[in-house]
Amino acid sequence: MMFNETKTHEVTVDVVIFTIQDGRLKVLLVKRASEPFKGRWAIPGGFIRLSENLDSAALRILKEKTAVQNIYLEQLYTFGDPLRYPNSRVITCAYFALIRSDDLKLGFDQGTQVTEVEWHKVYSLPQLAFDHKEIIEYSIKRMRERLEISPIAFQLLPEKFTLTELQHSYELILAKKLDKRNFRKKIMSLDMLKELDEFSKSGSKRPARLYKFDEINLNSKRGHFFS
Amino acid sequence: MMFNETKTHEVTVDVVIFTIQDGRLKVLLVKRASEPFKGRWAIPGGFIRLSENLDSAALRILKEKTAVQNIYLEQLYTFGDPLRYPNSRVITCAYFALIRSDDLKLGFDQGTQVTEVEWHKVYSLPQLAFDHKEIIEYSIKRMRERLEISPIAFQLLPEKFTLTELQHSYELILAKKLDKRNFRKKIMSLDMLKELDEFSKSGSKRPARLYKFDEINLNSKRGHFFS
DNA sequence: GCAAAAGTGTTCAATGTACACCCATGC
DNA sequence: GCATGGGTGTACATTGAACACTTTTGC
Repeated sequence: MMFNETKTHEVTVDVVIFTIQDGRLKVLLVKRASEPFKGRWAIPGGFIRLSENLDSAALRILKEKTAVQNIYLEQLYTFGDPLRYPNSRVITCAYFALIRSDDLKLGFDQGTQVTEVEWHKVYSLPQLAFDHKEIIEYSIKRMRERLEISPIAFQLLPEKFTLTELQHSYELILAKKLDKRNFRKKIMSLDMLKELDEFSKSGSKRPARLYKFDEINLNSKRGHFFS
Repeated sequence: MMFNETKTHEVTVDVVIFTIQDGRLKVLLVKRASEPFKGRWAIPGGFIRLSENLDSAALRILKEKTAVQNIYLEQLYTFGDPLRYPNSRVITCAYFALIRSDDLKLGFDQGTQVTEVEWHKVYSLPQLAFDHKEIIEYSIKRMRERLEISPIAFQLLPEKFTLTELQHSYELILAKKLDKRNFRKKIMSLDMLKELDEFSKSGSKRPARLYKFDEINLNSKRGHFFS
């Protein structure tokens, strides 16, 4: 009977956490300490508590791993193939998160199935547990779609940043070069940045003006970015 | 302990099924035969079987209600607020489906909690059970986004249709009027339609040429529709 | 012949894209 | 003074938006 069949489903939330570190787009992976896939790298995740909604569960998992403050968090997709998890039925609701590189320090790991937590380059990943490769690929696709409509790349940068840094973060996500003048024209026309009277302390080169994200004007414009 | 806590989660799949009937955008609702929300209208849904993936579960629910052949089916979002379902924790993975108006006849209802199945006008719905109003609103939003990138409105029409019928289906989903000449220019530039040598048998007016969807050229173009 | 929907192009505005040189600084 | 990245504008192509009249048919 259909209803009883469901009693053994388990539901987890997995979070693909991106940041930029050393000029690379990176994703946070944990090394599994137990079977199945003991020793393999995996996306951080955990079971959903009865009293929390899905977003809260994702946020909790994120905070267990990263001690992060400012985040972009979005539900990605729910993966439920019966064979995705060996020997049991686990449905996972996947999220993706962007965190600022100045919130990078890893948090205390409270999981029981995990030994190590590490940032990995998105474009050269190790072998992953379960269907986590597919989940990461899907989240990259979604992140690119988002970037074309909304300026989420701010979430990867420190509070104050230069236009070149912003452009680099777009380029890392889209995996292609953008034209400097067109990029600046577009960004400026969106009226989302606040020009500061501060400059980057550079090495032997001209200092760059710093900007910060100006929330007031967000959502006031539309249009697609660099599609 | 976190792991045991999850044992009482239940997971369902709910499917928002759209069609066009009598020149209106409609959604399929079922009247609940048991508590909670006995007597209220709800989106069709059901528990996921252990052996099926989420897409299959959605398709099964769709077929129980509509006896449909050609469909567009897409995972929408997973809703998991602890309070969305009274007295138990039910997480639902919502889908939305578009079905052709010539596949309209309702199927045999195999559910146990349902008495009636009916098409309701999307833009004037009765009071709904659970968070189903929110789910339908979310699916309309998603359907509009899809329509701007991809020609899913075909899925609501019979195999052969006129350009005016196609335009009407766009207008119903977007809830706004479109310019006839611009619409035709755009649709034609996408090279997705096959011009037939047949014409609509009309009443007292000029017959309109029939077209059908030409799958060969799908995905070969990009660009946004009527944003 | 008239009512009713089918069908058809042009103009203008906005947006995206390609492209090259001077500037300010630290050494 | 030179190496390094910072900063700037114009011309062209593509796309979206506004807009009105003629054609074909059934009655």
